[in-house]
Amino acid sequence: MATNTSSATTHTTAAQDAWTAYQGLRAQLTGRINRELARSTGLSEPDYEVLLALTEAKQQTLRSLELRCGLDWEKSRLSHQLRRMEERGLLSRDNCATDSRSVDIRLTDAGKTAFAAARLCHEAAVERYFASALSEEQLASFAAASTAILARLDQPVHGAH
Amino acid sequence: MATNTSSATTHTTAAQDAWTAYQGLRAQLTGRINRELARSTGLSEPDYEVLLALTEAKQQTLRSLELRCGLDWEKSRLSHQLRRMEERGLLSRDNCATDSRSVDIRLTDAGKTAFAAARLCHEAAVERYFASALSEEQLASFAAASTAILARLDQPVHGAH
DNA sequence: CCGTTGAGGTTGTTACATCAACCATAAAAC
DNA sequence: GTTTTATGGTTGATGTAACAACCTCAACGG
Repeated sequence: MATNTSSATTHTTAAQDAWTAYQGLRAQLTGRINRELARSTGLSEPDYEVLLALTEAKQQTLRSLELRCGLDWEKSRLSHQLRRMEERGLLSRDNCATDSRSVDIRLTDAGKTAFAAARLCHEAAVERYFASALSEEQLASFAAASTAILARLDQPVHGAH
Repeated sequence: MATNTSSATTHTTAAQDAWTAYQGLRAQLTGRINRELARSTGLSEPDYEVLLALTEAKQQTLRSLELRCGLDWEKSRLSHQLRRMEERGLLSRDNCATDSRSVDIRLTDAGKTAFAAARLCHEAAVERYFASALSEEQLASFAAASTAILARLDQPVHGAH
């Protein structure tokens, strides 16, 4: 729907259409997937990201800093999130042996169990709502476009000084 | 690439790359634009959306319900948002004459002024971080892909039954 | 009328994200 | 070896998003 017949202004219709479509996507897609995940498994998207990173780590354990860099989160955000997840028994926080400022984050058995179920649910939802809606060509160009935007974002400021 | 249909393991490449790229985009792009908007104008993205809708409305006035449908927000979210914006003087809430359950939302002069500045800032940011990173073809295919996903989302339950 | 049903909005609660201030420890300067 | 300085993490405050419960009023059906 929203086939946008409103080309009243002559400039940048393609850019505006793309932005509008993207805004719609952002508002709808992630919400849908996360709602399914939460309802089925009781895990939020941040929960899922943390558990995924820990699952793929050696011994299911990471320093807080490694987790932070991998997720690209602010440290206070991670700290709050880890506290909540520890309270729910999904992971444990122990003092690090080699650097007493640091903390080792370890997946608990409950965390492993919860994530195993969540992974199935999440991947099915991504397949259903995202991947299956696009052809192979669309997937490739979508990825290319996203990557191009991200590359530009990471670019240092091109301006003066 | 991705012409391989060997098994469940290989159909992941294109789809996973696209999903990963999209996740990165979602995490970075909107945050960047909104941070610029907030720093320059003191308006958040939800503020901006509300003001945009009101600006384009007749008499700069909308019923709460119209706003809600246009933005596709939950009613409690809109209610909280409107209360905060009213406290800041960006809009006013008055009882509706024809239906006393309803509320008329009207843009104030301060709201008009704030939005005029914000619009420039926002459009510049979208151009800089989004549109200028993509070619015309990329813009078109990006929009098409987003629209395809959205269409699938709005679909009732697909297929069987 | 009267009771029921449903729509439009508000409020409270919880979870999350961001910011600033802070604490403890490690690393560097001297 | 003591003083800085920087780093890793925590805490508290504030604003926001999602959900559920609720209140008011409109629309009907007797």
